[in-house]
Amino acid sequence: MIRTRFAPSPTGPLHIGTIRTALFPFLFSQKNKGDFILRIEDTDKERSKKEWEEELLKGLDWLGIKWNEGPFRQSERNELYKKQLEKLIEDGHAYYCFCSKEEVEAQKEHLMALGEAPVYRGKCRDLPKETVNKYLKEGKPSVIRFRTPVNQVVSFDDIIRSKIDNNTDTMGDFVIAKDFDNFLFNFTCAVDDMLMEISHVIRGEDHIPNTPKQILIINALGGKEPKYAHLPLILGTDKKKMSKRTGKTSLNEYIAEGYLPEAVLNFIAFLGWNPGTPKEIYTMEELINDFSLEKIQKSAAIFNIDKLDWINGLYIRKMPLMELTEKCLPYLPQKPIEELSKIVALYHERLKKLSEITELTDYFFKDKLEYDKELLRWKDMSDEELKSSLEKTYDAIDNNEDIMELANKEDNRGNILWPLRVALTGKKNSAGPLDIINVLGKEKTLKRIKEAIELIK
RNA sequence: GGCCCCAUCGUCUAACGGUUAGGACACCAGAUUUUCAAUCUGGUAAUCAGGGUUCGAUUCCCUGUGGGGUCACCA
Repeated sequence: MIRTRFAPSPTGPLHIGTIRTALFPFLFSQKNKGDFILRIEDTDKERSKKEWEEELLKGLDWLGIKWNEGPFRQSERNELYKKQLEKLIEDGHAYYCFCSKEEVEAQKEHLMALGEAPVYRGKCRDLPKETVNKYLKEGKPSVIRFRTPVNQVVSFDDIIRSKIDNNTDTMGDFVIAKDFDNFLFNFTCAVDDMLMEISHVIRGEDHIPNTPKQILIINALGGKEPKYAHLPLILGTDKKKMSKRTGKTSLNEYIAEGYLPEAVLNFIAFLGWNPGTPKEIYTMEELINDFSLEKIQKSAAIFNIDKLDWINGLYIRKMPLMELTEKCLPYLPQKPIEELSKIVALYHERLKKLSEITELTDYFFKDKLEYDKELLRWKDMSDEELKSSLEKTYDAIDNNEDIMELANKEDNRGNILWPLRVALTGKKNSAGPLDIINVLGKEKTLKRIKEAIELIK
């Protein structure tokens, strides 16, 4: 039975990279008709916030990533961890450490200076039982460390990267709990993966150094270790871990800008994975169908917003007009949807992100347009020619004549169409003037042409 | 610094050890347009370096270089 999990910690906005570490195990579990478990890793009481958890859940829902077990919260599982920790201490796999933070810190710096691995070299590792009990009775501050075996190689077969070896001497005796109410990541994660019988741990590459530690814990507890697959990282354009400096990092920002869930999903899936065929526009269903861990890339991928924009535009163009209009509602003034859909239709093919609709169509909702007179001029028209062009257009529209016919009489249709378009929109770029007139209505059209003529004088 | 991971066009990537190293985005040019998009056609552009192994390396091995990750009483 395939059982995967997504184990985020609710300590900040939902990161775009985090989404992929949710998506891949999800796809893998669905492909194999397995379970997908959501586990909230909120053992850090200081940093974990309910609001971040809510954002997380909302984000997954927006993307269509569904779990069938959970959400489990580690903060609600203390009893389970307590039991396992007691077992470790009893079996001698963990011990109390009474060293002060300063002491440990100083030792690490010293080792660093020597060019050695800066790890804890258990001073308290072999404290006699009586001493431990005495210190505990005195209430001397302590933490609980894992007794890492000395000079042993821990290896695991990463599904994406093949065999990875680690010497235990590079890990030292790491802390697994502050006390019996406060457990630390490597411990809770290992215990839960074991207890929840996770078959495949699929997570970011940044966890590779944690994996041997967690394997050690699972082994000490007598559990069966899962298979591991470490995903390549998503980098910013500066080839560093994505940060705010090089672009938007949180999903909410992308939602706000008007990216569609289908597009984000499609794009994220193809960062570090591909089906091995030229097809690259995929629905969730198709992704599930074609997904395989073997096709995952080893190297990190740079987040390329241009491609996202292209995919998003593609999905917008494929979308029925009414659906698109509804999605655009937050970016437009409150008007009847029938009216708005006519406006949106003009930009259906030009839109890359929903938020762009605001600026693109603002001239429909203004009483008076503000623009530079020079914008009206087509090529090297004189003021006279420009004025005459607009006046001819005005009369034609007033008499319900065909504008295209009028424009065709010119040696260059731009003589008529360009000034008209600018008069109606006040913009350098826009949809076609004839289409705009249809939506704008005769009265407003004439008013705007008149205003343009006055601008020339 | 120690340990670990990685390396094909600018970017995402394809290529049983044998291909004119393919595709997509971006970019450039042309067609179409009044403009901008959209669309269609074409183009520029890559195997990090040096050694091996081999009849033949993008592909396998080693070294170097470069990039990244990680070394918390965070996750």
